[in-house]
Amino acid sequence: MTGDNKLPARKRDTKRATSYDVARLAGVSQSAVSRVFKTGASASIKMRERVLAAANEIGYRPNAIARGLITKRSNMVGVVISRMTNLYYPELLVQLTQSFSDRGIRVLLFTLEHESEINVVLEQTLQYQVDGIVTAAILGPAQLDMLNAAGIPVVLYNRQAEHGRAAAVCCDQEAGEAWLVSRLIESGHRRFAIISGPQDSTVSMERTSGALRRLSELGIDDVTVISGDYSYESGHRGLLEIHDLPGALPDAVIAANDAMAIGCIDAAREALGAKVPETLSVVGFDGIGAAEYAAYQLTTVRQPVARMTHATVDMLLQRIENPEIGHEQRIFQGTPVRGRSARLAENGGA
Amino acid sequence: MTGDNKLPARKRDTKRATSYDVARLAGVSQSAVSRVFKTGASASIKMRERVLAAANEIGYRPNAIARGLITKRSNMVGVVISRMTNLYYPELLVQLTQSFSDRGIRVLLFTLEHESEINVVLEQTLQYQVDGIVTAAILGPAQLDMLNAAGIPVVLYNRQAEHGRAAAVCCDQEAGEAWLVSRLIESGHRRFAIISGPQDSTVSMERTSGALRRLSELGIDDVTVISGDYSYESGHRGLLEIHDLPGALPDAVIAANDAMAIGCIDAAREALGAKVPETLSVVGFDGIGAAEYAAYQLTTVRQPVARMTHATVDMLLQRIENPEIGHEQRIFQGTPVRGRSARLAENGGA
DNA sequence: AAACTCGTTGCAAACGAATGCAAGTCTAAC
DNA sequence: GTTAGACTTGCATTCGTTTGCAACGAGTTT
Repeated sequence: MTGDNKLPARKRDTKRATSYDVARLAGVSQSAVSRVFKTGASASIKMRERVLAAANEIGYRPNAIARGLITKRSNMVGVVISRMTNLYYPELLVQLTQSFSDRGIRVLLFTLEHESEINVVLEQTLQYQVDGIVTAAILGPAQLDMLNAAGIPVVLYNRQAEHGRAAAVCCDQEAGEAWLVSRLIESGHRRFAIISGPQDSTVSMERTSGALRRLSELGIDDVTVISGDYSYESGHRGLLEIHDLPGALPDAVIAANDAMAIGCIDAAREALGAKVPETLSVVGFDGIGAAEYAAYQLTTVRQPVARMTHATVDMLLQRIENPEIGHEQRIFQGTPVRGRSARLAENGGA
Repeated sequence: MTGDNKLPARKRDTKRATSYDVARLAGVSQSAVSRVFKTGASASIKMRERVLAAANEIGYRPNAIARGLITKRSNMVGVVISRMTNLYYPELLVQLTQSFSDRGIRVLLFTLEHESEINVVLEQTLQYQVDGIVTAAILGPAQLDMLNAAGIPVVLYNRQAEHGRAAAVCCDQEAGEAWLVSRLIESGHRRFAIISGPQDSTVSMERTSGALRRLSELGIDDVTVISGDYSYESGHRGLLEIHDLPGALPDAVIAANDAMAIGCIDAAREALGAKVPETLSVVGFDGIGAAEYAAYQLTTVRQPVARMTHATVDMLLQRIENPEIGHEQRIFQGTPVRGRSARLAENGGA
């Protein structure tokens, strides 16, 4: 009944050298060693040399865990991404990590298989005393309250919190879709279909509603919307579904992300024998690597990942420094990519 | 001169609740609280209830950092990935994290922009007292010695250490290439070109030499080898380079990974107007998502990422438990994917 | 009723580093 | 030669846990 599944604490065979060991060897006090390893602390040249020599001799490395215990700063941040998101932005994670690393901060990574795991994951994050959290997963008000109560700064990536209850860095999904729709309309497209992302993705909702709004503004209200799940396959399947509907095939398909747009193009060419962009225009969103492949040359809106990650890091670090700071939202405009998967008029704007 | 660039230790505004706070509220000793939060420790039902109630009331969470200090187990592992690698295996990272997470282990992520950063990164990893390290970056003997001296178990992912000096999980690159070459030869291909990966990639070396060896065994020794860098663009460029060489275009191009193979196919179709696979066969390696896109349907060898990550996690955890364990190497066979980017005979083996 | 379990609980000493304070050293200025 | 001042250094405490040890109490056995 008391079966303990946790690993027992086990004495390391090779004992790690501590600051005391170094101190003894160098004939100085432990505090001296500590100061030598702390940038900007007062220590004489002679002292520094002796300590460093001793440290080097026995392979001493300051224990960041012990340091964190007393300084109350772990210099770690939690990064939470849902599995799905990650597949579309491997770039994001790498850049984020790099960027934090440059600022002397380590990244503790958490992935969500299902959005429901968020509570467990946040709990774990807090146990590890992270200084802050970046999340590209959905956070409800309950979770935000909990983090606020715990005094942990958070920055949402491409998620907005209701009523500005958290700092956030986003790409302007609606504006991006508006650009795409405007170009398509001015180039003569009239029959539209949309393949949305998963129901619970706020990004997908913003993209879809952004596209619908602009279409409506330009006089088009009768739009087929079917739903996908951000995957290549679902884009492929999506177009076939649209094809099976009564009525003519649309002029243009707006996919909620690039992966689906690519699936859509392949379906058009291989399964339906349609020509892209001659008979069907397809647009995506994100600007992933594959969007530039010669076979696709997707018309899309590229998220400025580099600028967004920098903003995220800056914002989080700022909030760690000064927790009182207000909840800022930074919204970035995507970069329009004309590509060749949509039949666009030469004079196309922006 | 003493400009301190490190952030000062700053008192958290909201003090975190400690086990003492809980103890006081519940009217028990601090050790009792500790025991309640430790699975398998002796504590009566009554005690447990009171403590949990108190803990819940003030939002207490055990401090994993403090725990790690005394147990000498941080329950964190370091995962080191070079930027490049990561772009081709976003899947790897996600699965690895998930897998560790299921075992109650957290992942501290490090990315390498340049291979030269490895020393700094390892140093940091050690400071954070990780229980073990998984690396998909190149580790020299010096680094391995250092880790051994520090008593930190390591598992190399798709890297082999000379003389079996470290545990490793690999995909059998040579066998994979041998399969590809055998199929190509038996299907009548005779003029081969290889686009290799970066010079310093051991994986690329193994793939290239594996292909060359098998070609040689089958009587073909005159093979053009040009080098790429694993990117789509370099595959594209690679084929154009091959095209510019004197002599006839090859029958078959063997790219050291899928991304380059895809670039190669696009170059063949768009730039050279060649037909794949009718006039040119192209094969890759890895089995990335894009390889399955209808436009490519790459003939390739898929790495069994799921099995490899599981093996990696198992092996590392085992070594953490028992550091004395010998250096095991687990080599996985890739899954042949016939695809349609190569002209293969119907009866093709395996 | 005494002796002997056994499961529960508290006490206090770790773990490895940071840091306020006071004592010490050295230089420079008077 | 004395003293103020700046700079170094050591002492001892602190961070929030875990855990060996001993004490305690409630049953059980004889």
